[in-house]
Amino acid sequence: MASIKDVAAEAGVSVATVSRVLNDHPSVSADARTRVLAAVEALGYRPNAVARSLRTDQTRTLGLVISDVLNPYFTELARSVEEEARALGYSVIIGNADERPDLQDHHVRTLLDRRIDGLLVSPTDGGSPLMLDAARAGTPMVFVDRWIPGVDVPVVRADGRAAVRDLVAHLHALGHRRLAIIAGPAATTTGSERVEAFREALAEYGIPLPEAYIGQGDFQAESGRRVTEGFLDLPEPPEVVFAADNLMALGALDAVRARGLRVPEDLALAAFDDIRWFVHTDPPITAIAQPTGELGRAAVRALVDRIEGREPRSVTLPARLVVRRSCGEQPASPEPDPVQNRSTS
Amino acid sequence: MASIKDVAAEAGVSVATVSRVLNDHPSVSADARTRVLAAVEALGYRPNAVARSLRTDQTRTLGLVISDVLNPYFTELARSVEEEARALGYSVIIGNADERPDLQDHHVRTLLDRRIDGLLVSPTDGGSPLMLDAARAGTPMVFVDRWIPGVDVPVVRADGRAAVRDLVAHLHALGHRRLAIIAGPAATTTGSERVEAFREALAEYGIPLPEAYIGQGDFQAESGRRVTEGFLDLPEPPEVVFAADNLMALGALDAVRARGLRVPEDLALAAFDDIRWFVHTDPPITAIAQPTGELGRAAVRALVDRIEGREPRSVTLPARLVVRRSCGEQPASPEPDPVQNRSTS
DNA sequence: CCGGTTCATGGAATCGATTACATCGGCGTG
DNA sequence: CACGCCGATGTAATCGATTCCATGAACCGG
Repeated sequence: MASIKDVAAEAGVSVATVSRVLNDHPSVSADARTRVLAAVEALGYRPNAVARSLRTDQTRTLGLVISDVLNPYFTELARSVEEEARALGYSVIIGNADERPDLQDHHVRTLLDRRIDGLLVSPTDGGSPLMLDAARAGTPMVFVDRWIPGVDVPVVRADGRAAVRDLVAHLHALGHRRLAIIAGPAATTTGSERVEAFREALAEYGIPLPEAYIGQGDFQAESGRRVTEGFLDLPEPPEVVFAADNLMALGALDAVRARGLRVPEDLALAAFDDIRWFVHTDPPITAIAQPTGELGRAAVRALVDRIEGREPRSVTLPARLVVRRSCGEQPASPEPDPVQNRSTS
Repeated sequence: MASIKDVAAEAGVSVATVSRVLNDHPSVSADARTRVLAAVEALGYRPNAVARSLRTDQTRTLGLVISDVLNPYFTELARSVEEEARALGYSVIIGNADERPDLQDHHVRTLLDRRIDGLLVSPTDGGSPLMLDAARAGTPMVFVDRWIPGVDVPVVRADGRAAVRDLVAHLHALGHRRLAIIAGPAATTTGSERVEAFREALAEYGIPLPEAYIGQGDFQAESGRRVTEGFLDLPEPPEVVFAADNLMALGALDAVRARGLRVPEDLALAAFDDIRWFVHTDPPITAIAQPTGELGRAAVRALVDRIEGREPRSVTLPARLVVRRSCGEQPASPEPDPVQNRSTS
């Protein structure tokens, strides 16, 4: 592969001049510029990003560590992150933690070794020493969706409290009184927060949330299925199950189906995180929708602010309830247009 | 951030010795080794991958350019690719082309600039000069799922011919005679191949495939919707629509629903690419399942073979038909266990 | 006891860029 | 006309690793 030296030789100038042309430094003669450009063209030269990064100590790359690529929520997040980063002149390297702290650490480590300019994380757990050290050592970092308490890192997330309240109101209006939740891992903020929001909303209606109605999941489908089966085996099974993410809702659906039961007649179902398929499931699933794209973009902006020396800000956006039929009632009007628009920056 | 020099100073040895310890070169005294390791520990030193790559001319990184991250098929592919690569000691950088040739080029270019060791591509189009040049210039490269004819690059893909034949047999047995297809872009192999396989299978039953029954999609949901509406507006609409990927099937579902029609009574539906949600849609969707994980792993192995100087081989794996209810018949026995196992290497 | 291995180690070149500093010619101004 | 400044260019240092080569010590066998 041709290097800057080859270009310099071909153009009959020094490497310094070539570099100046490439980084359009002002003092280069028009003549030199044309010759260099011609040589670049002739040799098909492309600057070596590795060498450049070593010298300039910046990679113009952001690392994104997400909890699970198979979860459509994170996939959409990743897409918007990459889009905004690209607009700002950065690349993104994605690491998939698969909800496993050890894998998360693996990716954080390799990303750090590559000297990425900043890190976007949706932590799988309470925070490994590695990540904490990196944050303390001053690696530009922003948490998105989930975060780790007690660390001085900006957080970009959605607040589901109001939407959960709306959901509980909806369920209560439908006559449901025995409400259960499939929680995420307690080590994640979204794991515990959603349970808390649910409990508080129930309290407003004087409805208790017994231990037996709090199932411990891990944000993966299989756990949703297992927990739901446990619920169904209870002497007094719940009337409604609220899954803390869409994958566990899928697992719940699997469990219900395996028993030959029906949603919502035998068990109502709602989920945190809305995805397109929820419109077409049997029945369509009531869900709490996050402004995912906005979150991704805001997170990138915050991180780039931090990297480029500006003051980054935490951002909290509201989530909203999308009522469908999985809890028992036909919504008043059909959804306007189920095909979401995809921006194509 | 501490560099190898700092470690050398701390340990009272030269950088050469530090490097030897780190790459466990045989001739280092036990004493020097302990002192270096202690210094590494004390300083929290991590080798700079950028510098190492510059010197060794290898990044131990693979590039993966996929057509669309929002498509669960590619997401699963990406996951298995990363998994296998990690097992072989490589990292993966994913580029999402969003089915846009310009974006695909953008990612290929940045990956090449980063001097990745090899490239895995599922081309969005017939092949840009950039990609063709890279292949000719000797960049280790493997096509996965889709490929570009006439280029000497190994291909790892699934052959859907037999499964499409099974599908047509199934549809024919159900009495359907007017069969339409929503094709992918003709520039992609999967776009044209699936139509060809469908046409050939139909021919075996003496069923024609009129132009009007070939809708031109682009593998995105919106196109599936548009094409399906066109089909429904035909004087003689088809009885079955076969979508060449899962996203266009989603769009088709949207279109059917918007008209207040029902699947399969008013229009039967089948899709290429099976996804977990198809079990729970209304109705469950008949689909052709690819061995996605196996494809990803085989692709990585082929690419790494090429990188490490061994002879890479093209691989073709069979796809299989999964019958559900969307074409009209209740399958004989329910699916055994809808929760797929996820390997957790 | 001596010549030749072998082993441990350090010095320095190198990868491909960027950039500080030096140099040189030309031009404007007093 | 001379001085100083500015614009264009080149030389060389530098980033953080790896690795070739030289050096010196220790050790072995004859």
